[in-house]
Amino acid sequence: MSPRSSAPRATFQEQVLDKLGRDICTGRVRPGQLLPPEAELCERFGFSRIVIREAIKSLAAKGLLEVSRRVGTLVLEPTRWNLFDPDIIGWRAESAVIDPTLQRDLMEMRRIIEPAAVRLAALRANDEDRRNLRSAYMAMVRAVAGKGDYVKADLAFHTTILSACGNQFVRQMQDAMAALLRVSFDVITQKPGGPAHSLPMHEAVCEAIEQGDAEAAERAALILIDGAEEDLRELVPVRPAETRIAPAMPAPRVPVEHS
Amino acid sequence: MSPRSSAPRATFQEQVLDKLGRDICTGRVRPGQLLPPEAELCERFGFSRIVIREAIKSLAAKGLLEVSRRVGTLVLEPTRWNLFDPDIIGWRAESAVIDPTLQRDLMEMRRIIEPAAVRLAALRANDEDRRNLRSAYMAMVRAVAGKGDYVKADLAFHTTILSACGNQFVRQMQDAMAALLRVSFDVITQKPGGPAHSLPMHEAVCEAIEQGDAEAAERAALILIDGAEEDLRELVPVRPAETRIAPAMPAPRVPVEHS
DNA sequence: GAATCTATTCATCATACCTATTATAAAAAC
DNA sequence: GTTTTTATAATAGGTATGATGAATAGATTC
Repeated sequence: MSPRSSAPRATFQEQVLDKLGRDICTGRVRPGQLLPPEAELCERFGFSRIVIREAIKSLAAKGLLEVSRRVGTLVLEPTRWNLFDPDIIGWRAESAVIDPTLQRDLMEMRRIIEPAAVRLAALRANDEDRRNLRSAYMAMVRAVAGKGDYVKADLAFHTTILSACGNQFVRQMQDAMAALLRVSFDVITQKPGGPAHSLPMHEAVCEAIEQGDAEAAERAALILIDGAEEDLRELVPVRPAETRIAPAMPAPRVPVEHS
Repeated sequence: MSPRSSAPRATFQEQVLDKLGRDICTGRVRPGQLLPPEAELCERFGFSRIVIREAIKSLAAKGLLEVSRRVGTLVLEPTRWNLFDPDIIGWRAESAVIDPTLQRDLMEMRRIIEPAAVRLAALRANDEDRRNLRSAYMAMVRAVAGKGDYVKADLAFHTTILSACGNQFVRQMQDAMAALLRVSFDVITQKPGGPAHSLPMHEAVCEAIEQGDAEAAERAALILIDGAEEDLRELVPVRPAETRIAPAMPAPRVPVEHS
């Protein structure tokens, strides 16, 4: 069942954390700006100082903020953010469809990581991994034909590969990617015949891993990505992307309105 | 004596953060264990609740801990850690020389990321990037011949490539790697003739980027890595690595001694 | 086995006071 | 007169305490 069905009220800290994190990651408050002083934030949010402080501590730990005495709380540039932090990824996911630079960086990363992950999986998968992978694939087939959740099956497929690849860093990078790409996945899934179209390539990956053929696995993964990107291009018109991340500039104190 | 002996005293929170973070990342307290309750930590560290709480908040934000009411503060498995967090990397760096799994995962990641980064740099570098790269290379040459800090020059070389590659994720991954690999770098640097040996390959990378030849750049980067790993193998005997990260098990409450 | 109670532990609040940092002004040096 | 140095004050975060609220694992009861 859904993680928060009966709305187990989030703590105040979590509310503030989420609001501020989202504001920063979506660009509503920009790098180089100072957040209002604690006292003012307390007033605006209507919570005590502890709540504000601990929320800010969390954001600072994720690299979004830097607090210094007498100066205040500075919003850092995206370069300093922990881009692989699950929360940050969640906050950015919304704007991921819009931000062309993020889009491009994501796709590039995918082409780097995913084939490598599949390659490692082919080298390392044990018997259990192979069985799991095959059954995940069969679930995808069923989803396409009769009934069943395709997205869920697809997710299981990739999760299995990740656990088989056995590299902690690869795993984390791909986790992050998957979360950011989920929006795109949803788009593709809704394309009529989209899932059916990518099925044979999934099988190619599956077989290559089963046979421990690293090269073939890597090739298959690349083809899979090609297909996905093509599908995406058909559905979402792509705007030209800037080459660099926009730099941050001034540092005036700036309001943080909250609902 | 004076309270400020030119050592900019870290805040209490930072001290606690560092102690606990290090304890977790080096395995002195293990995943699945519970930290002592706030009250007890206050007593042990000799600080007030606020200090302990905010330090724990930071650690939780980095994925090291999960705190829940009535149950306490749980140390999470490495899978949940933000492996690319600069602090976590710093804490792990010590054990990086010892932990064979971490060693292996690092090397694998390097082979995946670094050639890709160099490749992107070759495609995207602008004139300024190329000039910077060349001068960084020349600094390395000077360091090998006459005098100069080789490590510093080498760092500048790689930093330039990173800023030229223009991908936020690649940048962050490689930042993390570099920090973890620094220990190894230091080892290699001390090998007589080590730096001189790797110089021609650095030049190959430099030239390929200057000419915008992505394929050549990627090849050169791979050769560079081969060389580095070989140097490393000569100096540090490698123990066989386990294939998987050791799983976490029980959950008793466990002491955290502090100095 | 389900409902209830209870002790534990974190979450929050309010109110202080301490301390590092910066800006400003005053004093000293040139 | 201009520059450098030094004192001072104002700001905003850092820390300490004590009290209360809220969630829940686990024992108790029915």
